[in-house]
Amino acid sequence: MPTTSGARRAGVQRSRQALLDAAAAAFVENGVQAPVRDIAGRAGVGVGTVYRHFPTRADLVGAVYRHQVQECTALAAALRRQPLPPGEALDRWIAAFVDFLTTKHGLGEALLSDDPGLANLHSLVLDELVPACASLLDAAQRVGEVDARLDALTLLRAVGNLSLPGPGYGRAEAGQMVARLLAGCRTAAPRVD
Amino acid sequence: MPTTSGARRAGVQRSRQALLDAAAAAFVENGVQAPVRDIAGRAGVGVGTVYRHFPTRADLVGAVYRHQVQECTALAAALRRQPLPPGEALDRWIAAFVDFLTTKHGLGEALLSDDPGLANLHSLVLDELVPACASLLDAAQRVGEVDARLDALTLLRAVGNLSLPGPGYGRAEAGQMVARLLAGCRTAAPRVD
Amino acid sequence: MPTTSGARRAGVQRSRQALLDAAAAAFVENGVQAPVRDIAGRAGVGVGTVYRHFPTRADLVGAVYRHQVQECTALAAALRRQPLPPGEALDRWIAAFVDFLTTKHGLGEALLSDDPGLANLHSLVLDELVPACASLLDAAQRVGEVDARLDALTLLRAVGNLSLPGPGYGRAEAGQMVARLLAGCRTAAPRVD
Amino acid sequence: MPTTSGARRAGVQRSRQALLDAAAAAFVENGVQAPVRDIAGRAGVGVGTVYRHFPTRADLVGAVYRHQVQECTALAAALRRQPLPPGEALDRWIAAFVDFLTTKHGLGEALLSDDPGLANLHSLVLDELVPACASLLDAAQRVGEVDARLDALTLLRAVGNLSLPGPGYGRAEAGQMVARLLAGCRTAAPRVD
DNA sequence: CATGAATGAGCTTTCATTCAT
DNA sequence: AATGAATGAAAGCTCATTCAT
Repeated sequence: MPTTSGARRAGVQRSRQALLDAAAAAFVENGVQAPVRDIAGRAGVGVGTVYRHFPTRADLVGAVYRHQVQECTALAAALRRQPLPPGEALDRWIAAFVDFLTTKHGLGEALLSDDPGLANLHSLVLDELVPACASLLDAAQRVGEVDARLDALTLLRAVGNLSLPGPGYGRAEAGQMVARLLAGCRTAAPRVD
Repeated sequence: MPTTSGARRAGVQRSRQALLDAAAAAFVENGVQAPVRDIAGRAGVGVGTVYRHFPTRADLVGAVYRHQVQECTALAAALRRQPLPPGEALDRWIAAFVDFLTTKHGLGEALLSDDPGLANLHSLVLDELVPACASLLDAAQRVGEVDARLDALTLLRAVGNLSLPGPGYGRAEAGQMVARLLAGCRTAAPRVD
Repeated sequence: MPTTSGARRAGVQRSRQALLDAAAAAFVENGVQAPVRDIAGRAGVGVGTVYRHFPTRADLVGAVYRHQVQECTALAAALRRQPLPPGEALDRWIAAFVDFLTTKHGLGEALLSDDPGLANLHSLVLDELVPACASLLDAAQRVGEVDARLDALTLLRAVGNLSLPGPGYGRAEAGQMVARLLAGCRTAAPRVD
Repeated sequence: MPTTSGARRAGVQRSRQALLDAAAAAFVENGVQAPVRDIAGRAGVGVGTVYRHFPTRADLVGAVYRHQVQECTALAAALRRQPLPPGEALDRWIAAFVDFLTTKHGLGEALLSDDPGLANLHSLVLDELVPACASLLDAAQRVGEVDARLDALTLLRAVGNLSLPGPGYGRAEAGQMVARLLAGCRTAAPRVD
């Protein structure tokens, strides 16, 4: 019996990717609690296949958002390398983050959930996004553009929360509120005790 | 005429109150989707009793939060009657609202949920809280303390979102972020386009 | 403390009668399985009162139909006393019975049910209706108008069954089919082995 | 293409059949309202399996009786092809029908029920049994052996009703009464107005 | 006696998860 | 590896029945 053939491996990868796409779509529509059957169905595979690739729902959620989280991280690095005022760089990154959250809104919900099964997602954020945000935030704080008493985790969480959609409160409103929040974080802003 | 005795009525009220307390606790711990059995258990009654008092989950959720929502409304009225600068009155009211949300945090989640069964809760907010907030907001806008382009529903929603707790993000952080958001709503604040 | 007053007794009787009427109505509409609450509600009393008067559903069912069953018995006696050909008397009695069943159709269902809780109803039929029917049947058989191999219980049951209504099968059809059955019971009828 | 294996399919069929058998038995003992758990238990499967195969109770009831109803239809066709006097063919078919009903007596009850969930069963009867009966009935009426004023639906319903068993009224009695009913449907029978 | 609140068993239904094929 | 049938634990909801007032 030959070792796993390339064709086989390719098929496996295809299944995996189909699953990730299906899950991403399902999460957007029904939240991260979307029924496993639904995800399997969208991907055109059996439920067993879902469990083979992602033993727990958390694994699936993590995999779905890892790539996109990493894009955010990469964007932060890119912005740092550009000749921008640090405050401006932070603003742009936050704006991109909001865009991201309000577009794939499953993530916002997932980040919010205190489901212990999503711990790995939270770690992902802590390990990737918080440092990315912190690097931009620190720079802005060092040049005095942003209040030094602000920490990246709090800011990230606040922005994430503001990005949760609701009736009469969509992308536009979230963007505006986040902009106001950032305005309130400027050093020159009215006192916040 | 079959008269329901006072003692009977008292017992009924006690049950009802026990249920409301139990539900409030369950909502805080498990969200508004807490199993009816769980709520019944906490209240020391059978499931049937829950359904007798609150035929639908929405009735229960509504009852749990109605009183507290009305307190917020009343506070707004009280603040309007005080000789305060309008911006200050708004600040205080919002601070109280945040306190309220972060203390009984089930409500934040409930307000967020797009569960159609919670429509009455949303109406409650729209009918009570939005006008209450609007009255204070309008006053502050009229004297030029707050950006005229802000509407009560958006503000309320944003504050509600910012009040959702999470790991490493509690009352203190929510309060701080809300304060910054309000700072960003001042007329003198850095431009928000 | 005086013994039960006349007024009290009268009230009790009123409750009891209201219950019987309510139950009869409920049985017609929803069958003998009608919810106890429904019956209590129609009678304008509490469920406890139902249980006080009729500890089991069978007691209630029995009470509801006892009077009407006795009317049938009485009719048989009356017909026996009239100068009618025995076969004719039997026909008339059966026709009246069908009328009765198709009008208060809850009874048909009740008679059919093999619910052991309705045993007393079955006894009632056995004790009252079967003898009543038998007296008329015997007479007709003695004068040779009806096949001697027919027994009252079987005939009664058959007539009861034929009187069960259904879609496209009502009083008219039941009456016609019972008439044909009786025709098939005549001595002169085509052989039935 | 993911091919469901033959062995798999065979297992599924076995489950399905076990379920049909279990349901048939449960229906005979407890009527078509038999608890799903009971049926699942008899079949040695979990409740979920029942719902997988038969999403609604009506589906199950329909499946249980469909085969047997079709047997009746087939018998009618067979009898039509035989060189029998039309009245005789009708008699035989009716006798077989009675046998069928009194043997699998759950059906009788099911046919009687006005539960709207059983609409498909009623349609089945209307679509299959009524035409089958009508074909034999028409033939008998055309040659003048049976009263022309009889329609198939009424006859079928009457026979069905007569076949409902009860205490002291079983197969034998039902058969005898049906025979008398048919006798009463003969053209030569005593007048039925 | 009457009341109706409370109880809790029992039913339906949904899904996450396992596992034989 | 992939499949999807089977499982069974929840959970919602309904009612018959009891019992304190």
